[in-house]
Amino acid sequence: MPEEKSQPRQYWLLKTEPTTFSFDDLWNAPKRTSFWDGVRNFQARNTLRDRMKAGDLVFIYHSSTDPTGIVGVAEVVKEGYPDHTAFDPKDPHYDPKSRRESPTWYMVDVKALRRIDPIITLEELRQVKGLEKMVLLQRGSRLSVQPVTESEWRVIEGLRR
DNA sequence: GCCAACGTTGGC
DNA sequence: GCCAACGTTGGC
Repeated sequence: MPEEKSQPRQYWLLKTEPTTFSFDDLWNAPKRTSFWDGVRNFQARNTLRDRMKAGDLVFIYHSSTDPTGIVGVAEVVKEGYPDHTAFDPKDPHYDPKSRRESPTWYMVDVKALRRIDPIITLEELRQVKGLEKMVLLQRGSRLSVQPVTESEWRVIEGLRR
């Protein structure tokens, strides 16, 4: 068997509205693992499908709540595969243009690793040196699946040590 | 609830 | 291929 090529661990941030699916929901899921469905943006789709790899680490971010912020850390445990909720007419994320034989939308599985307590609010993040270029903090940024650089990851983790 | 910013759609 | 109209996101 050819040996698997290991690449450096990458870092990401996933946004979710906690009224829809919260970090606690992930924490309470079987094996603390769930698929991350419902992403309907092409740039985010490309990241889910092509770039996120098993073992990558993920910040979970709660949006549209008070306060918004990073609430936990998770790990990618299954790489991109078709988002079946797009095939289901009863699902709120149903997309008739996505066919089983050529899916438009993809998802990954993530596993909750630990809570961040207290949460790191958006307001706090805006004040931290070294995060000025973070995608989350850019004006008008609304990507729900976004990259985090290694240095940004270290800076943010350092806030709760 | 408001609305700025952004992504997508579709007429031309 | 342009771009106006529309729908959505998400902080405030």
